Amino acid sequence: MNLACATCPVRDRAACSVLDDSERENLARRGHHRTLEAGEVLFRAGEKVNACATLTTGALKVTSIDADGQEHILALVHPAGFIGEFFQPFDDHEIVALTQSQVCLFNGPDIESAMDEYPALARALLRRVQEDLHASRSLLALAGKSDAQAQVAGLIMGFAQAASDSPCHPAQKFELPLSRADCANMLGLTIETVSRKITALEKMGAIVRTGKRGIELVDPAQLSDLAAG
Amino acid sequence: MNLACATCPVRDRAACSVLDDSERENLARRGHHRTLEAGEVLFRAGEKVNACATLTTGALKVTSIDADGQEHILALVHPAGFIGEFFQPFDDHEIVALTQSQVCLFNGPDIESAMDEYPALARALLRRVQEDLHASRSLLALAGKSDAQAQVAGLIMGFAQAASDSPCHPAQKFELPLSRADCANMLGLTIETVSRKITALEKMGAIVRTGKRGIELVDPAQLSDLAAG
DNA sequence: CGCTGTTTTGACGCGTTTCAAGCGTTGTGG
DNA sequence: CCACAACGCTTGAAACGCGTCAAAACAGCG
Repeated sequence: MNLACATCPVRDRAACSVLDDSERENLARRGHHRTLEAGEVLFRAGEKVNACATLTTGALKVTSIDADGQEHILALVHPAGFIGEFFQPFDDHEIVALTQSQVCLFNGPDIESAMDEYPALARALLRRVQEDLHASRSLLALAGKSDAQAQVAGLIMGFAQAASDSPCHPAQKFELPLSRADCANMLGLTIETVSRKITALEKMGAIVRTGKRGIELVDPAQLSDLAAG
Repeated sequence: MNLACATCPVRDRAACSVLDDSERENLARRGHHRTLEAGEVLFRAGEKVNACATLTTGALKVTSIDADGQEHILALVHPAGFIGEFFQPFDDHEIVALTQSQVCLFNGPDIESAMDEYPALARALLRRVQEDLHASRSLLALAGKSDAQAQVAGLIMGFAQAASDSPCHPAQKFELPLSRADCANMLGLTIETVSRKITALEKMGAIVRTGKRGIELVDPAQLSDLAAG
């Protein structure tokens, strides 16, 4: 399917937003859309894919498959996020759709030539990757905590920030984008511990659960305190 | 101190190696050397530094200071490594020298203008940051394991790889670059647990300790198995 | 030699994992 | 239409592993 940048929901946030209309159209001719169902794999571990993508709608997860077959979530990708490693192909990472998602796919060489043609694109990608690096390190700091209560509180705060429109204030009411299994996976805990810690947070009045995945922040300050502790 | 690229030990590995001699000299005029003693801080958390650096000799660590004052190691920087976030300044990261080190310092705006002038530099930095991202995610996968024995084994394997000249084979004999406290910090464990697990590795015949920091790999295969499992 | 900082080792308690059961929802087929 | 399986989430009880506290061995250095 051809790209329709004019109606793209992330047209002014994605990396390609630094291009003007004609440049963007030139790039668009080399890429194409793809729709992923929930659970579908975009890039599989072990494949030597040399391709990259921008997420336009939905959500993805980046996972690594350990030598013992255990899966571990390394990052989440939100709309306007970029996926792709140019210089060493995806060898041990797997990209999986969390919900139905749409991506803008490009071949590696096409993006590389586009970077040569439009230096602003290289800088935009540099910015994106640095943001990813920052997010990865934040998650590392979270997963490294020895207190499970703090980890779960921090994860919920992170999701609240991501769900919010404004960058500084967390959303008061939102849906967890991950199952308990995926939450546990991100933090290196078990499903049961995550479940217990969430109920504990509810019992101490920091949050209220609505439905299976719904979270309402009742006392964000208390949640932050617990995340620090 | 002025830069002396001609004698730089990382002149053909660092990001600036993509420049030719005249371009490099032009860039060198805008930067300067700095020597750091072990434990000295390059960029402090909370400072809004807009600067970046390439490490020429020594080793650095990147740490975050949590809300509760706990320090957490996010990454190690080896020679030819690059430190710097262009678009959002170092707000919560701290860069500390592990040993006596030398860096090549630049102001943020100088590097940004150099990227405009030399598009190849932007691509080289993109490559570096993607490598950092990969390293960060590898560490995340390691820290996320629930088995302390596997974490310590994996960490030692990682150090063995880094200490080796060849990229694929680990060094048989090397010195741990970190104290027990720093090792524990990277993995989210305690000093005592790390110490115990290392002695356990020695007792089961995977490694031999020589001195305080020295490690000799006796059975790398067993070590890999333990790291997986 | 006596100091300080790092590492090792021991004993104990707590927190997380493990194993197991129960519940609500969803989807499928008789 | 209902029974039944499948799935995700919660909750409980017991076992193990790591953290905590404490002390001792060791090396570096004034």
